[in-house]
Amino acid sequence: MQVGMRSDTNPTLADKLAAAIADGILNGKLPPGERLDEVGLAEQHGVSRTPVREALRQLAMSGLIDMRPRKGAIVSKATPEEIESLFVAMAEMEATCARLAAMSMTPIERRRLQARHEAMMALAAAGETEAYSDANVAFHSAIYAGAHNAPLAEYAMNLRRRVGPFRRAQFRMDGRLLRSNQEHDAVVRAIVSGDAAGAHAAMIHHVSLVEDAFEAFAAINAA
Amino acid sequence: MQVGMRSDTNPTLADKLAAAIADGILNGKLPPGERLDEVGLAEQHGVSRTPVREALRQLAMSGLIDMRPRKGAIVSKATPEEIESLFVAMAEMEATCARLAAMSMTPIERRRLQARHEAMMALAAAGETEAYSDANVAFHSAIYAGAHNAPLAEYAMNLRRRVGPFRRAQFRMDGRLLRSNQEHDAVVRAIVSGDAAGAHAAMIHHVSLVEDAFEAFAAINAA
DNA sequence: TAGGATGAAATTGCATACAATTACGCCCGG
DNA sequence: CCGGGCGTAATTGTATGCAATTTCATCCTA
Repeated sequence: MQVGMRSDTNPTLADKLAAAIADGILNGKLPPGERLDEVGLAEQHGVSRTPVREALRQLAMSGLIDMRPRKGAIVSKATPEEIESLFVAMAEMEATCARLAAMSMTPIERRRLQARHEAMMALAAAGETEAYSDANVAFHSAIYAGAHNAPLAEYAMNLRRRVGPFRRAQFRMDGRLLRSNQEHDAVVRAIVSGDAAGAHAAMIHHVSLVEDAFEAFAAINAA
Repeated sequence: MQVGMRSDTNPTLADKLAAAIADGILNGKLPPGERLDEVGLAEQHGVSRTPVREALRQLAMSGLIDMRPRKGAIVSKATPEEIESLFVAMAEMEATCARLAAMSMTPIERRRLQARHEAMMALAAAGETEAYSDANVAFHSAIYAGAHNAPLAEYAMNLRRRVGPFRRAQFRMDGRLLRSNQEHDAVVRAIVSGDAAGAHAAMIHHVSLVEDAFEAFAAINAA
């Protein structure tokens, strides 16, 4: 579910375009700083500029792109400080969701989270990076949902999308999978046992380490 | 500053329309559930439907209105449960900002927050509801800014806007001003002294009590 | 050669026109 | 009197056209 996305019984072209463009951004086909030409996108998708403009506005509000009047739109390009802020914000949002999840998840949700986590242990041990990455998104989404608070879950998911373009290849690092899984273990234990403060702390710890991985990655790339 | 709002050296019609419509919603001229007719808004503002539609999309992404394809837009109307979620989300966001502010505000920012708080004491004592309300927004905004994290500040402000239509007349209750000010005192003391956990707790307490005021207000209205 | 003025091309912003779906009143049948 | 089908009006979605600003290359000048 997406922030403010129009309910999708009959999605409009603008909605589909927004999804397609967002996909391109998250896939790296549209890297940060890339110019988003209205006529280009329109021709590329075989539509007129009107729905393209509406899609761009949607994406601008989500923070995925930047628009400046009369200057056009680009994929959001952030300074290192802004990227740092995004990671801090995401850590805080995830930690908040984890805290609420520890307080308000149902017993069934807790068991399912535990099962999900255990399944991921096998993936981590087998080094299945891709499958682990997908499962990881689902794992965090389960925690968002467990907070039982739609606005917070939407913000958390939105932030996760926004940092996406800046954290590619995070799991490529040696031992990252196993370490991630160990951190998940602390998070899951706290949530399952209803330890709100512990869940918060464990999640902040976890996401902050992901951030470290990014910093290292950025440093390597800069060299 | 608004989430994703286009930088405003030369704001577009859509941006100005979005601001105008948002203003109408926050002022109560456009109550929750009100239908937002595109041609009506266009004629009312003397523009065509195109910028109106773009403004509506912006507002939809901010959560202030709901759009359903081919069904039109309405001012967001929430169930009591959804309103509760909004208040919880706002409390969490504000508390997170307060926690970060306690950790990262500069000495100057701390002193200014203290001064702001002390000025509000006088307003509360004098029962100047309107001035206090304005100062209250500035007070909370100062804390958002003190978190030194633009994304979180934007989310917090956005949530504050979203709950606006559902918390009108909150300060009308007897003694609410003085109580609010006392709660602010706890928040300010924690932030100024760098007590992150205390700031978080005090802010959650404060915003939760505002929520209680809403609940009471809603109950009275229902009767 | 560097710098700035200039003009055309490209691009965005807005308005208008058309298409398609929905909403609503009306009539008819039961 | 009530409910369902039907047709028209109203409303939204999309395309196209025009105006205005920006951008970029070119040329002129110091």
